[in-house]
This record gives sequence, C-alpha cells and structure tokens, in this order.
Amino acid sequence: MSTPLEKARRDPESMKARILDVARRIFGEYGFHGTTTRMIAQEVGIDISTLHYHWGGKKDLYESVVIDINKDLRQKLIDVEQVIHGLPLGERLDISIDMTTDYLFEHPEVSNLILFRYFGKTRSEGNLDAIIPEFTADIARSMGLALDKKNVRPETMMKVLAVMNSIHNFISGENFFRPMVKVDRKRYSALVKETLKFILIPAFTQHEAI
Amino acid sequence: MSTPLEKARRDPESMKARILDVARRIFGEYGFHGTTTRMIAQEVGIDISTLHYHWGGKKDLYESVVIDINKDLRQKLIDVEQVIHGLPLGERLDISIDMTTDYLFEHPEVSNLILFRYFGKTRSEGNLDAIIPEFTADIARSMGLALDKKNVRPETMMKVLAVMNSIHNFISGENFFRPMVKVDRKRYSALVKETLKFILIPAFTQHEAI
DNA sequence: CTACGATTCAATCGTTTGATGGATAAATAA
DNA sequence: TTATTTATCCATCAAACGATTGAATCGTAG
Repeated sequence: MSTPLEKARRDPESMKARILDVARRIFGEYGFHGTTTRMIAQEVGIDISTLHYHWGGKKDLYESVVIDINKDLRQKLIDVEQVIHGLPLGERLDISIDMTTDYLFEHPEVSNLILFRYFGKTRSEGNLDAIIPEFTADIARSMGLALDKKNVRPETMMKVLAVMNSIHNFISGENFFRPMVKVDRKRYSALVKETLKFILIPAFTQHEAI
Repeated sequence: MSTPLEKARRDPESMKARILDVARRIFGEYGFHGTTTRMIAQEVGIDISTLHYHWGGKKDLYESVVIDINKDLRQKLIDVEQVIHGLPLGERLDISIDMTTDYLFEHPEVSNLILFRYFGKTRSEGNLDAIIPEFTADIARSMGLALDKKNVRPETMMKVLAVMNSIHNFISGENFFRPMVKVDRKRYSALVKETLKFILIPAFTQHEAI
C-alpha cells in the first residue's frame, strides 16, 4: 500500500512530483492564501486543470505539502540523532545547530511552512497537527530533557519549542533580517549558528556544569 | 500637522478608529491575503465602501495597521526602559520579559503582524520596513549591548532579533502551542515567562558573572 | 429653512480565483 | 488493429474579491 504522496516522491520526474516540489516552494513563500493554483501551474509550466487532475483541490495539495515537509524534517532529525548520539550535551547542541541550520538553509520552505502553520490561520483549518507534538517529544528525548516520549512535562515542551522556533525564525526571516545586518548569505549563515549557540548552549548546560 | 492615522487614534469612537482596531485584529489573525475587506467591514458593522472611503484600498489600510502597531510597540518599549533603567542586566531582562509578555498577551495581534511581516510575502510589497532596525538598535542599547544607536554590530543585532522573536513566537503561536502543552491561558503565560528567562538570562549574564 | 460638506450605504463593475467538463492525444491492454 | 485507460490542455463557470459610482442621510453654518 502506498499513498499518492509516496508514489510521487519515488519518481522525482513524474508530474505529480514536479508539482509537489513547486508547490512546496510557492506555498512556503506566500502562504496558503497568498498562493494561487495558477501561480503553481505556471511555474511548473502546465495547465491548472492538470494540477487538479493530479492533486485534487488546492487544500489537498497544501496538506500534501505540509505532510511532505514534515516527513523530510523528521528524517533529518533522525540523521542528526545518529551523529550526536552519546556525546555530551554541549557538543550535541553544537552539532545539532550546525547540521539543522545547514539543512534548513538549503530548504527554507520547510521553516516557512512550519511557521505559517504556527502563526497563521487558514480560515478553513485542516487538522494534521498531531505531527509537531511528536517532534517536540522526540527532540526532548534527544536533548536528554525527557526519558520517554510519552508524558513530557510542559516546561520541557516549551523549552524545545523555543529551540526549534529560534532556528526556524532566522531561516525563514532571512529576507528580512539579512538586509538589516547587511551581510552576504554565507556570513549570515555563520551569524545564525553563532547567535543560536550563544543563546541556547548556556541555558541548557549551566545546570549540569555545576 | 497630523497624519490621518494620528487623527484616528485621538478619537477612539470615530469610524476611522473603529475600522483600524478591527483591521488590526483581523489582519493579525489571518494575514494580508487571508483577510478580505468584507470581513473587516462586516465585523465593524459597516459597508465595504465606507471602509474604502476612510482608508483607501486594502493595502493602504494594512500599511496603516502596521505603522500603528509599531508605534504602540515602540511606546511600550519606552515604558519598559523607564522601569528597568539603572538595574543590573539580570534584573533588566527579568522585568523586561515580564512586562513585554504581559503586554503582548493582551495585544497578540502585535506579535502576529510583526511575524507576518518577517516570514510572509505580500506579493505586492510595500516598504515600511525601516522601523524594525530602529527598534533593534534601541533594544540593543537598552540591554547594554551597544553604546550608540548607530553602527550596531551584526552579532549584536542578531542577538536582539533572537530575543524579540522568541517572545513573539510564544504569543503568536499560542493557539498552536497551548493545546500541545495542555494548560490554561494563565498557566501558559507563566510558562512563557519561565521558559524565556530560562533561555535568555544565562546567555546574556554568563560573561559578566565571571 | 436652506445649502453644503462629510459620511454612509446599496448596487454594481471588472477581475481573479478555484474548480470542472469536454476534446484530444498518447500510452497501454485486449 | 481496436478498445481502454491515462494524461494534458482549452474553454468556461460560479463564487468571491477589491474597488467605484451615485444616491441618501446627517450635522451644521449661514
């Protein structure tokens, strides 16, 4: 058994996959309401009806996009977990920040779409939001803040959310922040990592240092 | 000399002011594209053409809203500055977080609209974005990270942005995060303050403590 | 009371948007 | 070959949207 989304991802040349890729980018850039199906179709170079043929309505496509980016992000977190496993907390944070920042810089639509879901209202909500709490619990465990994935304390959830958000913010807000600090992309990326480490590492390592 | 916006704010009962208030809320909730002029007009209880009569087009109204909330926020920062002036950095942060969080909790549309400007694209951009860099410099000075408002270092700008964003995130994302941690509004507010202090205070006080 | 500017609304216009039906061609099966 | 399924585009629709026009209403100064 395989969902249409999985089928599309297996063959990146397929029309379904091409549409999904463009939809990720455009939805990520302009949000749900700011995007029109015509924008996506034009970017792919196809007719609107072809888009409808493959993905149904606009909302269906959007939900597929959200599921898709969450799947990608989850996979990335597993990769990170593999690398940092067993290291002391300070190093785990250091490496996590580097890897995650690098990844998101190459796929800013991931951060964009996640933040859109947090802060925007879609006027006709779907409910595929059971994924994020899963994430949060995973990261909490990975950071050594929780032992089991179930029953993570609210205080811990909040800390993890603060960490995730602070990363997404800098990625997603690049177009706004980078002109402010007047640096090029490469330097901005370095600044993001530096700033995140400055903010996050002391908070999580101070207690165990004592 | 007084702008239309200033005039509207002087008489809160005026139609101009009533429209602006509702527009703040609706734009803050659904973003620019997610909001229709009809939604605003209906909420105020007037005809669309009345809205156009007072504020011109949708975009004009939106820009007035953004200017308005930035003015409010700036005033609030001045209030905070008055209170914390002269105190040691740790306390300054502590009090700033409390005051700012309380304020934004009562005016979540402020955080919403600011984040919308960071992360969203409006498809037809305006350019009233010279205000935020001003803010950032102000806060940098207030936190003792910069001496003069001009020529703030990029590293400093980034730190201030991280602080501002982490607050806005929790306010703006309440509808998403609060169900996750399963607490009521009051408890959530306390959790936000606690988490922000946990993350931010060690970072900025560690160096001077040594 | 009248005249006039300011304000509000009902009606409507032109465009955009999401979506669909039908024609057409290419690929696949029988 | 023929029949059938798959994939694509063209033309078009109904609803929603931003915006405008012209008439009605209100307060006020002369």
